[in-house]
Amino acid sequence: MLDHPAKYLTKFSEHFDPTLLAELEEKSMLMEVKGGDVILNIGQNIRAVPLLVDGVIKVSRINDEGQELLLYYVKEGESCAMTFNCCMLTQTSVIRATAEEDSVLACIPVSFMEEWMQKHPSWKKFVMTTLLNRFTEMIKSIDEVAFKKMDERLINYLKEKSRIADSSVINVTHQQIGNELGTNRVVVSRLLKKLENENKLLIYNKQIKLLKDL
DNA sequence: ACATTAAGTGATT
DNA sequence: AATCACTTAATGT
Repeated sequence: MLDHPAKYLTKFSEHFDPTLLAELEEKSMLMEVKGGDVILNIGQNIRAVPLLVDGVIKVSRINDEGQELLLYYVKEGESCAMTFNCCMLTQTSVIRATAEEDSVLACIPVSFMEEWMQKHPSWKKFVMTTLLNRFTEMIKSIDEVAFKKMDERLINYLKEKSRIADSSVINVTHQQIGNELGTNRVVVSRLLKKLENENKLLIYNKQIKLLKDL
């Protein structure tokens, strides 16, 4: 936890009116996490709503065998839809949130949720918008898994990864990609090789560079 | 130099 | 698309 600097919720200023923004800054606690840290695990209870001030959080589902499936990323200026559910209905999480890179979260105690939903229209709107956006993304995920083949899913994965890393160079192993897409490494290696032959990307060790015409 | 981890490949289901 | 078995390449100690 850190002391409050002057103003760190600037990424959220378009969502909230000034009164609420000030209250948010006053009531929240800053939390820093390192890349790879698990912030929230399946089955865990949630005591605070996190607003992502800086960084990227990966949200994924894990099955009984511990296999992972990437659902979506949360970027700065956003929040996690799951926590809203959990907080308001006091449920436990059904997803895992992992820090994709070093990140900073502003944590708001759940006790303010009810009150703000009534008192601050901009808070309510933010919550509803977040839920809607996630719902939409979730449908997209389902489409991917149900209707698309691995090669398409891989391409989308690479693009998304590149977008959130804000770079055409992605640092991942084939194994990691396999884990996140719920497939095995050999399949990933072969598909990547195919894409490399089509001049869509370059493969390095633990690193992939996307080329323009992917 | 050796052990470990990452990536490439043919064959089989 | 998954699994196996094996090879080769890269990286760490």
